Amino acid sequence: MNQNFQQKILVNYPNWMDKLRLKGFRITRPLQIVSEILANCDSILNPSEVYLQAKEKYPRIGIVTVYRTMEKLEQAGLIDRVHMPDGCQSFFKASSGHQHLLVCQNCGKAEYFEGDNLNLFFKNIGDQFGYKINDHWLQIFGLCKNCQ
Amino acid sequence: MNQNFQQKILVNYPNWMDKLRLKGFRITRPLQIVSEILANCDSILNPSEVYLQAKEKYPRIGIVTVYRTMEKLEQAGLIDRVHMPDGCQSFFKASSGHQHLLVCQNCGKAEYFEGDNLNLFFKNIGDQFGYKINDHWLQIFGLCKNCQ
DNA sequence: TTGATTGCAAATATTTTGCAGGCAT
DNA sequence: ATGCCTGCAAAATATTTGCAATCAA
Repeated sequence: MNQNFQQKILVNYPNWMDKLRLKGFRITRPLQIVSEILANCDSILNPSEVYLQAKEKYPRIGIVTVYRTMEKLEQAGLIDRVHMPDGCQSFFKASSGHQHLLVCQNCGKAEYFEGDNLNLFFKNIGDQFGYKINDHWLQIFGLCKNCQ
Repeated sequence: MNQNFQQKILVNYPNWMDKLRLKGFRITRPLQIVSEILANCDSILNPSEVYLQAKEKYPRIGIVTVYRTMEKLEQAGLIDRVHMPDGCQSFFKASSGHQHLLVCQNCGKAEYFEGDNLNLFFKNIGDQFGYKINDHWLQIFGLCKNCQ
């Protein structure tokens, strides 16, 4: 909730609406609310958490709409499901490119990091076992500065 | 279901019973059945799949027991939860050491691979973002030889 | 105006809990 | 004999679907 936070709203959010429009989705109030929350949060969020936050801005929203909206955001490539040791109900805004994530086990704060040079390594592992590689996940868990 | 398969029963299974005994669990028939299935399968399995296989050998088993038994196996470090893009209900026998997994998206066949040299890389990422790293996941998805 | 989207209620699916009886130790 | 483990039923969670009303385009 700092300067960066405000900035991200201005930069990312209109972009999200464009992509959603392009996908043929209608820009409704619930969709805007849910998008805002996810576009501007630097931690992973599950549907109930999004629902609770959304209710504050738009009390008549239902959790079903949150589920359906998050599905659309995922389809549009705007958010990704994040897998944690104890579950995988949470989502985080997608990065353009890699999906290498560093997540705080306590508060859920997340950051993307670079790991381009790993692609060759993955291909090699695939060859070694006779697999045709389609995708990979690299995720690191720990405690962020605030939670240590 | 080849030569290796039979061999793994002989090598791993007694070891599993020892570890379970050591943890203070009682060696019951349902626990043996569920252990056998998981110890000897080279694909990831979810509780319902284990349940179906278990029922063939021991019809009176209930799915609740499968859940509870798999929880024990996880506690004993004998199986690990495996996360896939579409869910994380499946488990796979644990490796001694790393948890770097290569999984077939079609049939669930899985293999562990080496990636020791990555630990330093992970530590560096942690330092860079101010996180204290506790754990990591590296998983590769693709199609195995049979499923290509 | 048109049909995609919403919110409610209900249905599914998945996992957990309570409890009396059974079985490993 | 003790008390952990089992299987059933029921409860708790999480997610999806049906449908009439609403609202973006």
